[in-house]
Amino acid sequence: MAEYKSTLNITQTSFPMKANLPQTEPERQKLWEGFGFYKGAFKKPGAPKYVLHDGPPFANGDIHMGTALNKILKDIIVKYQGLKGHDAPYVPGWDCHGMPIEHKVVEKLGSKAKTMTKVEIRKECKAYAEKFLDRQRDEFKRLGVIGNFDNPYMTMDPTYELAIVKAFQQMLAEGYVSRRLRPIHWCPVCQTALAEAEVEYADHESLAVSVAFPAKQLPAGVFSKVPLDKLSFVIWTTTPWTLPANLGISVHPDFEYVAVKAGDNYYVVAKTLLPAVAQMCGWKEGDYQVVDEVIGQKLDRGLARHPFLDQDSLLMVGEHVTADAGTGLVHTAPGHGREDYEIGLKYNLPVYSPVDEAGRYDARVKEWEGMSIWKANPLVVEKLKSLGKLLSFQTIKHSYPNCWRSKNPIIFRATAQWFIELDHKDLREKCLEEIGRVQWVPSWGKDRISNMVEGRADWCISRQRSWGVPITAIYCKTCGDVVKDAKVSEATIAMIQKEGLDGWFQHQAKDILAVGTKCQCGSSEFVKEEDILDVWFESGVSHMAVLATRPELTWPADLYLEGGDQHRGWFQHALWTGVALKGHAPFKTVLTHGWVLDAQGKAMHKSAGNAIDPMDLMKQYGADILRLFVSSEDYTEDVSIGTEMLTRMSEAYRRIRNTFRFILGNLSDFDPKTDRVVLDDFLPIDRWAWAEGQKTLTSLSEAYSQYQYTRVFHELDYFFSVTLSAGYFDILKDRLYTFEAKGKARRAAQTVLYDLLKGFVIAVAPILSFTSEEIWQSLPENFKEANEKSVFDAKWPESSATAFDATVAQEWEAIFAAKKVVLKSLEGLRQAKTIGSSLEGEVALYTESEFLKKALQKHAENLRYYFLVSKVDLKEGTAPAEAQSAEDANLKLKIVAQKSAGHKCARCWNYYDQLGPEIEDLCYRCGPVVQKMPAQGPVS
RNA sequence: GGGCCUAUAGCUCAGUUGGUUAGAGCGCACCCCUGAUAAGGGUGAGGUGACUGGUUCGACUCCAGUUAGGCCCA
Repeated sequence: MAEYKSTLNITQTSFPMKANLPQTEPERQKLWEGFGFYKGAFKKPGAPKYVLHDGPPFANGDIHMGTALNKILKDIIVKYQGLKGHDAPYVPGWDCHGMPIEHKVVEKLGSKAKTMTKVEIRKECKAYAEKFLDRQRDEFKRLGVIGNFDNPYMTMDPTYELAIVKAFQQMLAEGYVSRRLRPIHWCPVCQTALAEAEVEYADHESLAVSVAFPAKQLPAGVFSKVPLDKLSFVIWTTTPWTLPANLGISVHPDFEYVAVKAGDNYYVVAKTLLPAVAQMCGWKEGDYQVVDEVIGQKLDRGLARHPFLDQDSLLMVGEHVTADAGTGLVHTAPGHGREDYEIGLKYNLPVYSPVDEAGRYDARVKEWEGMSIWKANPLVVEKLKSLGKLLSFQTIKHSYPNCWRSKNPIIFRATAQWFIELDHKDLREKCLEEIGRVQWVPSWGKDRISNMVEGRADWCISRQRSWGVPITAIYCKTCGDVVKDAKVSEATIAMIQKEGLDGWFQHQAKDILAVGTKCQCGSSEFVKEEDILDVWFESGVSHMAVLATRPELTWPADLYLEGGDQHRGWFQHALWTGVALKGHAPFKTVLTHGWVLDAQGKAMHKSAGNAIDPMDLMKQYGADILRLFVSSEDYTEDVSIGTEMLTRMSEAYRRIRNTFRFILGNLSDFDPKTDRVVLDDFLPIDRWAWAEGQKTLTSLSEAYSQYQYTRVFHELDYFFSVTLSAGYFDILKDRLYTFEAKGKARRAAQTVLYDLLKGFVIAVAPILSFTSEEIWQSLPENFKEANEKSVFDAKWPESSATAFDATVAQEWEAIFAAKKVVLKSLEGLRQAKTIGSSLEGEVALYTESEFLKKALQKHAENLRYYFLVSKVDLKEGTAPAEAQSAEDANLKLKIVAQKSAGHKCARCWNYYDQLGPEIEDLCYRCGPVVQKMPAQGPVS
């Protein structure tokens, strides 16, 4: 048998089968760098805008899986919108100020920090932030993210800082800003405020006391069986020193409270805690009895007397009261506890905190004025005892907050803080209205943020730190009144524009105020605030600093896209400030994604050892595998990632890559300018495949624009492996390899391949960015337009949905359903070792379905090639008993398969009843093709 | 403890307004090919729909509770 392999048009391509992504992806990055994509050249001036506004990650440490997920999702959207013809500029941002950086820097500086000025510390912090910003920038690029990385926005950038100051000044002028007391963590040793992250917990011995507060006045009908003058409310506390600041007693609305007679007196405690309280107070079984009870709600606004001061204590109802310890009645000092403060706000209690910065009682506590609260603790207990108000007393060991630096126990102490008044000018109402206008994806985000906006107590914007933007406000030293004057505001802005934020720290109030400025109270002494702004204010106003400032962007943004935690964070603070400053939400759509969890669905923690570093994945798999993974997961929920998933992704990736490679290999001799064939010259199967491609592209567009990437992934996966690889291409190989190279039939197939290639290399680009660019770069010049140097310069394939009518589609469906039955019948022969290749078999078809029969007859002469067998007989009459039936009874198809009795063509390997006549061992199709060739020469 | 969310084959996802034997791809097992070859093709086995109860003629789908997990608070 002669060797005919050299006469075939076998695939030829230099496009490597093995991707080697970890090594090759950085080369694509360099290419993009060269194209100016990181300079903001990745946009289409003049085209309709699509603005995704980047939520700034904190410039601290390396990126983690969550950041990677977030940035890849954003990148997919931006690239899709860009390819679709939008001008979609992407400006990445970084959150640079804030506690974590300052904390790290101060820790590193050690004792030196105490001798440094704010300006000096700020310089160190800036260097630290810059270092990590650079690292993260490289990491994002490595993930394949394209954006204006050469000119990102940074909250520590002077122009950004100025925008923050302007936003603050506007809110100050419009009355949103106030200054009032609030309890915060305070270290009496360092005499400084502490942030949450600076608080450590350690075991501490405290005096725990039960205290009787005599009842003064009760709501009607409450404890009517008890003589009021003998009734007391019992509270339990581990901080007796806060009792002088007591202003109220909190109860839970749903708890049952009982009045208990013990000895001569009556005491109120929660019903479920009575046994514990009795034991604590030494009430013996039988010595006390319940005489009355009431639900907590009823106690609201009753009055008790302070145990040793001449003042009242208000009964309040709050959900924060627990029943796991104490008496179910909670001593409430709004100046000395977070929850006490919150409930105090609701009941309009003053934020009373008679303790100075060193932790000593001030003049308002006459008895112990100037005494340290730690020393006063036992004295308070003594006092209670002497007045008969002490019901129990013990020392307990419990976890207590300590200062990270001095390691001493800290306290809650009220100090003057700055606030955004959330109900000023109906801000809250307006925000809720705006929430209704925004599109939330997924839709439940709306409920989530609505609940949060409704329930938010207050927004404290002041922090007693150095690394941030100062609260540029001035207040009267005497009465505390805040200066709200347009001229002062202008002067402040002008100064910061000129000198930067350091100017604020270096100047005095008098440098900013006009000479002779006086407060309403008559004082002419003013204080310049040095507290800095909550970083949520900084990032929250990014819409002002970035969207409203950069000419290439728009206000509002089309999309904000962050993790679900940002309903509480960025989204909410952007909303408050957007509505306050501009009257509207700064976003049209808000999309949230879930958390990245480990393979078992558990949260990742460095300490738990289950954290995956995205940069490790870059080294092991490459960015496109991770990007494909992101597309495959339903990001609206939490996503699990593990080795198995990544292996799966590598496999799916290989299939897609190889399918592209197959196409490239079969187009090596195709010039679209001259070889293209019109639709009318397509073979029926080409029309089918082409239409399937169009259908899939349409569907992909739809899925992309609805942010449904799992759908994109599954459709791609299905189309590449089933429709193309196992379907069309398997059938096509015969024609591509054996037909006349330049003949119309082969060119028709190549035309379809070409359209598929051009369509799908772009359709895949938002996800498999590196690979599609690699493919694009490997395309011959005549495959692309002169200005299409990158795949991202190309235009999204406009798919036509009218490629097929429904009847034709149904015919093909029937034919492929029939093919499934054919394959099954052949499998029997194969298992019996009768045949190997399906071409060795032939089939006889029996059908009672008119529709199927018609469809089969229509394609009668090609069926053998569709089915990859050597003969298809369409038989009339009843099928023999041994026939293979279709599983789908509706198909009404039976098939008998047998080994072909024909002769194998040495070139195309199909079986024919007879070979020749042109060449003895070749079939009637191959003979003429080979005859036309130059002797022995390979096909050009 | 509260707000919001999730639970369908080993993995990733589909399942229309509750309606017959719950689907797909991948993986896996077995087989074929050796002209996409560190590729390609075929067949097959995999599901108590987290659990419990309720509504209904009928529930993966609606309701309640439980369990497990996630985010944000407390």
